[in-house]
Amino acid sequence: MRLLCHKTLNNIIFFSNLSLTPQISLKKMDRSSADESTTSDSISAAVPAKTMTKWPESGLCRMGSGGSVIIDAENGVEAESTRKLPSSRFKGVVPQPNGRWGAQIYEKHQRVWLGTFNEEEEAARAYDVAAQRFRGREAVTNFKPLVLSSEEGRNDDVQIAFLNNHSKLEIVDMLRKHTYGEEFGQFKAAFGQFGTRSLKDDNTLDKSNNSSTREPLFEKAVTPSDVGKLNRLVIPKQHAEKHLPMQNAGAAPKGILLNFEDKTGKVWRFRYSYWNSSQSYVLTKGWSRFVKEKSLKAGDVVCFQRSAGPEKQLFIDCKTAAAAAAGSCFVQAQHRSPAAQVVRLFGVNIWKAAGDVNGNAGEISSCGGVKRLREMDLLAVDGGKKQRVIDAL
DNA sequence: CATTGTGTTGAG
DNA sequence: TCAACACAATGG
Repeated sequence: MRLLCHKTLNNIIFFSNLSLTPQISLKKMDRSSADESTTSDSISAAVPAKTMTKWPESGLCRMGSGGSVIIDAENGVEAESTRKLPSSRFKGVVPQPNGRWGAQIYEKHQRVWLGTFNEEEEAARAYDVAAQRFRGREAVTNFKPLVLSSEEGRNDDVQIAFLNNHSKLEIVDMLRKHTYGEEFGQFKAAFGQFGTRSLKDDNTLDKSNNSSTREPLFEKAVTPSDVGKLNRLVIPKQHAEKHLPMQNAGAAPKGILLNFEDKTGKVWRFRYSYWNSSQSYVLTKGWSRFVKEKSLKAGDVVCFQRSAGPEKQLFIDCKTAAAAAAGSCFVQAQHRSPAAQVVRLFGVNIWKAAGDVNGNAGEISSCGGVKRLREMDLLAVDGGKKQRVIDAL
């Protein structure tokens, strides 16, 4: 029964009282301010100021709350030199003491931090992405209400697909690391290969067919340096060039990001690049975390597979040296990943299972008496730090 | 030491 | 749900 949001934010005030039914697919008609959209891709892309006409200087100033509201007086130009931070004109964007901008979104009474950014507008776009992922297409965003016209419309679907195929945690992680643009770009490129038909109704990728056809690519017994401090795995050249072609080495001097799924359904992201210095192909960023979590020791074997379908989804697994000597690749003992399968924590899927590509995986929820488990603690990707919660499982 | 981003409050 | 504020935790 509550009619929500009267946001005086953008000019999107309209529907302040659409009844409760969420599915009342209201068409927002404020397309006017929306045209910006075009490249829904990278967050980092600068935005033509045209979009945010209206109200920056419109004297109208919204002060959330909490703070000591001491405006009124003399505009406040100097007095605030040290004190008050300039509030952002963007939703979900909050100033940082050092002049940078933070982005945050709320869900289930909890704040989800989306990272800090140099540009206010960058933060705003981060919020937009999160809003899309958390609240769906109709989410109120700073820039694009998404859903643009005709030919770009397809691009939009891709964006939705990308979001739906990553857990909230993953998306948040990308935002915090500022890799969203890059990863989405890659996805978009890959997407072109198999087109819209691989999209299911809900815009998630249809992986139904390739799950059965997993084709082994190659294995490597890791060397001491592969599991050492170098934080990289050397991919034997022959295998690299045969199975993991660097699409356009020229356009990607810094390598590309590859996603691998392990037996538990957990997704690992590694940077794959070519090192001229050593004339070798390597997995770098993200690798050390894999080594750590899998407790990889020199001599252990990592196996790479991929689905046969057009999607070419990649998989990675490992086995101990002993297991390798014993036989086939797929006998990896679960002793290394105690929390096999989906990690279901407090009734919530933290990691999507191999079969569950659905967007609802990785829900950040705070059901029950569970007091805020800090979301990012559950994130495995190379954030480095916090990991305890997942380890504890 | 600089910064992040969490704790927390109060308005909407 | 949201942003303002304060500051502990964090990590280089």
